[in-house]
Amino acid sequence: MYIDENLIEKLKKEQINLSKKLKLKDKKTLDEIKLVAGIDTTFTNIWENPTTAISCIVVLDIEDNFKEVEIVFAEKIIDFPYIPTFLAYRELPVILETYKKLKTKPDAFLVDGMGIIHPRKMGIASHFGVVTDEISVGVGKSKLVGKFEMPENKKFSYKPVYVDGELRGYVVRTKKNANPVFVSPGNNISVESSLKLVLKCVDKYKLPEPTRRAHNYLQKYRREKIDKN
DNA sequence: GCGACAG
DNA sequence: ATCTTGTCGC
Repeated sequence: MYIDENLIEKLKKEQINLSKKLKLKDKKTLDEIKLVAGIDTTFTNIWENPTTAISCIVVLDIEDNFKEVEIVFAEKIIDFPYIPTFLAYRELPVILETYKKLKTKPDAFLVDGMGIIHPRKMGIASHFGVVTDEISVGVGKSKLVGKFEMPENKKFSYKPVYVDGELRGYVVRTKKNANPVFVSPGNNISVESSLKLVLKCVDKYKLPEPTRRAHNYLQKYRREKIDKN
C-alpha cells in the first residue's frame, strides 16, 4: 500500500478526533485491577508488504503469582507500512481480531508501544483504548517523542516524560542494568496510575509480565509456523 | 535546513 | 519488528 501526503493528513485528523475521546481519569482503582492482559504483535516477514501479522493476548492474574488465565492468538494479512506515529494503522487490525477471541474480561491491557507519549496523544495503546473503551497502558521499549532525563541505574527509579510541555508519562527502570521503558496512559487511566500499574506487573525481568509473556508465546508460535513451511 | 522517529 | 551464538560485564 502506497501512502501519500493526503492520506497522512487525513490520518492525522482522525487521530486528533480520536484524541478528543480520551479519558485520562481512573475508571478503576488499582485494587480493582486484578486481571491484566499483555498484547504483542509480530510478523512473518517484516520486509514484504503485504505480510502476515500475528498477535497474542495473555491474561494474567496479578494477585495470584501472575497465573495465566487465558491466551489467544490471531493472524491477519496487513498492508500498511510502519510509519512513526501511525503504528496503530499497521497493528491495530490484528490486535482487535485477537481481542474479539477473549472469553475473559481483563481489568486492564498493557500494549507494547506508546500511549499518550505521542505528538497527538494517539499512540497504539491509546488508539486501542479509545476504540474498545478498555483501560489501557502503553509500554514502549524506546523513545518516540518527548523530553526527559535518564533515570538512575536502579530498579524502579523513573523520570517524567514531557510532550508539548505536558506530563505524558514516565521513563522507568524496570530492571537494573537494562534500558528503561516508556510508560504512559492509553485510555481510562491516569498518568500516575499507569505508572503504578506497570510497576505492579514487573517481576524479575525488564518487561512487565503480561507483555513479556505475550512476546514469548508469539516467538514460539512464529517459529513453529515457519518450521511447517 | 537538519536530524529524530513506538513496532 | 527480524536475521543469530557466543561472549563480555554488572
